[in-house]
Amino acid sequence: MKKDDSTEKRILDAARKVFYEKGLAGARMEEIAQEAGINKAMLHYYFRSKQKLFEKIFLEAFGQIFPRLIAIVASDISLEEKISQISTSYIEVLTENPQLPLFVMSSIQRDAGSFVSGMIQDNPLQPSLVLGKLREQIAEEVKAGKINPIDPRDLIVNIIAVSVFPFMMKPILTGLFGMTEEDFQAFISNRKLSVSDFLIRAVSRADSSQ
Amino acid sequence: MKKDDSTEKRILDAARKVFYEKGLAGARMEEIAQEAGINKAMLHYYFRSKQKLFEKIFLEAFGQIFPRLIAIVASDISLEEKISQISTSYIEVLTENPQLPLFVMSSIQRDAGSFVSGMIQDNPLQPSLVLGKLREQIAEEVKAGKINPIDPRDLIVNIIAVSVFPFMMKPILTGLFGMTEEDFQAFISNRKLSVSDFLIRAVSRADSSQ
DNA sequence: GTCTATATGTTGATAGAC
DNA sequence: GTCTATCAACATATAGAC
Repeated sequence: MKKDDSTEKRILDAARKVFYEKGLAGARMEEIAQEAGINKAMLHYYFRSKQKLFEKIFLEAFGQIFPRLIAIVASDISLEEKISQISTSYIEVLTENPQLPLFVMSSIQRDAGSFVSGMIQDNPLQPSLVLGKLREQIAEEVKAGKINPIDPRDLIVNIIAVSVFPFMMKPILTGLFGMTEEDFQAFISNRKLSVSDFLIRAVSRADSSQ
Repeated sequence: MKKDDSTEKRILDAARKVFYEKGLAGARMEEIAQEAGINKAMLHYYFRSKQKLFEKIFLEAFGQIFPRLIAIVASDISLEEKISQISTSYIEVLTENPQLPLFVMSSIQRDAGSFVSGMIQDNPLQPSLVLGKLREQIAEEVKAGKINPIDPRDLIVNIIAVSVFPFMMKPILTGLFGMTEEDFQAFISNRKLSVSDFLIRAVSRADSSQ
């Protein structure tokens, strides 16, 4: 209930929780109000409509995971460092917020597809340019005999996949492997290290002498 | 509209399409009926309730991706072959049905969490046993100097992640990288080969002489 | 700013004719 | 089996008192 916080913050916290769990269509304004410890009418007083409130939560969520990726890929560090930073960065954020990726992706497909193109266009670092730079960096390291050739899109997708997917699978993992919450935390904690190694081995040349 | 098919099949096809796209809460019986080219009342005549219709679609979807994995992991082939078979198998199924993973995972979290444990318990091949066997197989190949040590759960999660995740990202990928539908198909088609290589390099020992 | 009461629209589900 | 018409429940949103 968080009685200390302002009403607006309480609403946003409650909306985040309910929307993350049930999505736009599944969420009920009544439940959000209850979760925030206030009345249903207050939601409309502060945010006008369910749609507006949802957009606030979605944009916040999307902005939390997308610029992070672009910034690291565009940065001036080695490929190995990029791989390591992206994976550990995502795993750390999602450890605090496991529902984030499933919420963002289902929202994009179902309710917020149009917002994505807008946010990307507004981004100062254009993805296509960043991708071109990454392609060059890969070409250099291939030439130096350090790594195997790989499509930059494949590289990025694979890094994100192994970093993010376990969180999306959390309900299945806990059911399938009979994990408790502590088991899952330990599983993830271990992956912070192992995922980077896994990825770097996958891109590195097997017969490299480095 | 598929006028040739039976009404029941038309309903199931329509329900699959709408539920995959919008989930249980977002789907409308009216829209399913329209998509099937029939009346809303017919849905209830054939399936009693929205919930029952949804369960039919969900169980069908879940059964399509889960036994596939267990069967391959439990089979009597080399680790390298398992990796290759799992990834290519998933990529092929999802090429025909890209929305499947997002639908299944969001449904599990939001509407069908209880069904999963039931389906797993009914499965003749118990996941925990299969996992134990895989652990042994990994230990053997580590001992033979072929691969690096890895938690069997990590291995499975990583294989599924790089195989399945690109399909869940499809809306982002097409927006982010400006892919057309044909671009995406080509991207996926290329991954059928590259993903296996990527995974096998990741698990194989770098200084192996094989 | 916060509440209660209510208007308005939508939706899943059923009744009943054919 | 298939349709039209309708019910009952619910959810978003607003009006208006405090």
